[in-house]
This record gives sequence, C-alpha cells and structure tokens, in this order.
Amino acid sequence: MTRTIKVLLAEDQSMVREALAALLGLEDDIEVVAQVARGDEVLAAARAHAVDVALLDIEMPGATGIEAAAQLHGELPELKLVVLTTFGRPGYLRSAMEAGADAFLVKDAPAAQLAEAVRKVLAGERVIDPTLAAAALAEGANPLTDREREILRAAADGSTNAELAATLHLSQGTVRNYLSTAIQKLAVRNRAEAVRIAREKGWL
Amino acid sequence: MTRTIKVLLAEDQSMVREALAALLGLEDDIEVVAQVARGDEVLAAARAHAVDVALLDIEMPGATGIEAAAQLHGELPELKLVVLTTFGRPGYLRSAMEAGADAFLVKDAPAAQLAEAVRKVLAGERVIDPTLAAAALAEGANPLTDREREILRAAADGSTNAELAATLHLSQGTVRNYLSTAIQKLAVRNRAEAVRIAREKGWL
DNA sequence: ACTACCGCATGACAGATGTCATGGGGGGCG
DNA sequence: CGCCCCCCATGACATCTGTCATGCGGTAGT
Repeated sequence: MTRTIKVLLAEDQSMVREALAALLGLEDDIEVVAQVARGDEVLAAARAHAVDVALLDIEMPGATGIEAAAQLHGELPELKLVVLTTFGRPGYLRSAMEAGADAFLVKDAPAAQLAEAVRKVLAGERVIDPTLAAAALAEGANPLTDREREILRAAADGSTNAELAATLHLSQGTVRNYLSTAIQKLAVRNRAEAVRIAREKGWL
Repeated sequence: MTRTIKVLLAEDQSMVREALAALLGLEDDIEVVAQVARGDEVLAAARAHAVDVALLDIEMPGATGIEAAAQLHGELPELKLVVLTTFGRPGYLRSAMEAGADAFLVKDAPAAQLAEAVRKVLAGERVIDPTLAAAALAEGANPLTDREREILRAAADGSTNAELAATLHLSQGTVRNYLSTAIQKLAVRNRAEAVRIAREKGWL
C-alpha cells in the first residue's frame, strides 16, 4: 500500500452517511476525508479535499448523485465515481454509466462490496452487478421524449389536466395527448400506472 | 457500566444494516448480537439471543418494523424497542408508539443519536423527536375507515374501478363511493392525490 | 429536397371517474 | 330503544380522462 485512499461520501441521510463512514473507517487503506448531504455540494467538496474516489447516493436534495457524477466526470476526470442507490432500477444504472460512473452498487448488496468497489475502481476496474446489467440491457432505452417525461413527472402528484396545462404553459388537449402517447409507449392503461412503471424503470 | 447492551438490528438493506452495526460497534458498551433482514424473522431472533434492545427499521419485507414491534411488545415486554425509519411521517410515529415503541428515530438525524437512544431506552426513557411529536399531535388521528384504507392501498398502483371491484369482491359503485368519501376526508380532488396524501401522513 | 420526428394545438367521441341521494343490514353506545 | 357509524349497494348525473384524426412549424438526418 502506497498511501490511504481518500474518499468523499455523499448521502443525505446523516445516520446512513455516518454509518457508512464508520464502515469504511474500519478499513486500513481507506479514509473518508469529506462528507456532504446534498448533490450540489459535491463538486466543491471534491475540489477542496483532493479525493481519489467519490461515493454518491442517487437520491439527494439539490442534485441527484447522477447529476453530481456527470459534473465530477466533466471537471475532475481523474476522480473515480461509485454510485450507490437504494433502488436497483435498470434506468438508473444506464444513466449512471452515461454520467461516467465507474461502479454501481445497490444498498442491499453485502457491505463488504463497498470497500471492495472502492479499491477496484481505483485499480481501473468497473464494478456492476451482473443481474442488473442484464436487466438494463433487456429493457432497452427510455422510449419517452423529454416532454413526455416532464409531463409525467408533473402528473405524478395527482394534478389534473387543467393544473398541468397551467404550470407547463400548454393547452389541456396537448397535455392529454402527451399523456396518451406516454401511456401507449409504456403499454399501460392510465396515467397513474404510467407514472408507476416509469418510476420503476428509472425513466422519470 | 455493568455489562454490554445486547442489540438486535433489523433492517433489510444489507449495506445499511452492516454499516449501522459498524457504527454501534464503535461504542464500548454496545454489542450487536443479532442481525435480520426481514420483519418476520425478528421475534425468533430476539428469543434466540436474549437481547436488551431491538432496533427496527419500518420498511422491511415480511412484516414492517411496526408489526414486529407489536409482536415483540406482546411476547417480550421487557425488551426495549427503537423504531428507525427513513420517513418522518407523523402517522408512523403514532402507530409505532401504539405498538409499544420506546424510541422513534428518523435516519436523517445525526448518527450519534442512535447509540444515545439505545442507552436512554434502557434507562427507561422515551426518545422522540419533538418536532415530529408536535406534527403527529397537530395532524390528528387517521380519519379513514379500515375499508377506505384498504381500497386506497389497492388503488395505489393505478388499478381501475373494475379491477378494484374484482379483487375486493365489491361492486364498482361501492368502490367509487369509498374512494369518493376518502377523497373528501383528505380534502383532495382525485384518487391519485388521495393516495399521495395518505402515504405522506402514514395513513396507508 | 424529402422524410421523419418532435412540440404544440383543436375538435369530437367513448369510457372512466367523482358526486349525490337513497336505502338495507349490522354493531355499539347512551 | 333510538342514534350513529360502518359496510354495501344502486341509479343518475356532471366532469375528467384517454383516444383518434388532423394540422402546422421546426429540426434533424439522408
């Protein structure tokens, strides 16, 4: 071992974040040198601490871990990126890889894989759950257009067509048309199911 | 200190569970003697290891942490119960307390509160976030009847009235009536919003 | 230039959803 | 016992939602 691996930890739930830090702290060759709770604080922290690996949770306020990964990949290309998430959604894996992630871990994998992944990415390897990789490939790409995604996201809270039309500056008919095409693309029967399926696949 | 506090840890995500175990392992007076990943394995594990405190996540397969708490409270009344959750929903707090919980923690509280809470409940104290307690009181009790909750839960995935009627062995009109009253009680405008609000409040 | 797709819109229609009035059967409580 | 609430149901009505045909302007790819 030449020197310890410096890790940045980004995760919004303090208890989980500090617990993960404790876990990594048990490893001799790993040191958690920075912790942040928001996606939009990741870049600054990474710059300030000269880290080797960034560990990014996806679900965070400010910016998602995937958005943070894309930023880091652009600004600090040397930095290795491990994306960590609760939900093993194939669409998440796909976006994470497109954002430049080197590893993709789900939180219900054994804890030992975390330190493992940190070492592997530093050695230039990629770490991806094979089951998830297969699922991502089997599923194909996101069939929704930008606009359809946007409207589906806005419809997720139960807004009516009138409200959607108002907030998105569209006519009601247009809103219904977009929802209709989204419903057909996802092969479901109403907007509620469409939202659910799109969420599950990580397409929202 | 007489002897170490024996803790049972129930949490479905391995990485989080083992990380929390690592965190508690740093404390001299606390020992994690058992770990389970399912709600329906909690009771057996508690019996097998003579634990002092059970740490229960709410969101688990098999049975929720709240259901597990109720079981433990009935079978092993001496055992202290700490309920841990991602979501600070007032309705969760209420049900947890009714199930006999001694402490209620949200995962975005500082990690130090975890060991803290374990010690306090063993000393006979109750640990509840004051903000959350206030919210729980302000919100009042769940206004939904059993049937309304059941139907709302079934409607959450986007099922149509016809499907709901079939699975619940009701007429379509009855389904609509229940949804209508639920919608009015929650002061919203459609089933999707009703599901969302009921979820947020922990009433589902 | 032609084609294809996207974003946006309108109008018309069928079917789903939400509301309301009404009523029967049951349990609990004063 | 009367009252209230819950569970279940029906029918009628108004509105919302989803579908389809059609059209226009813009942007990309071949």
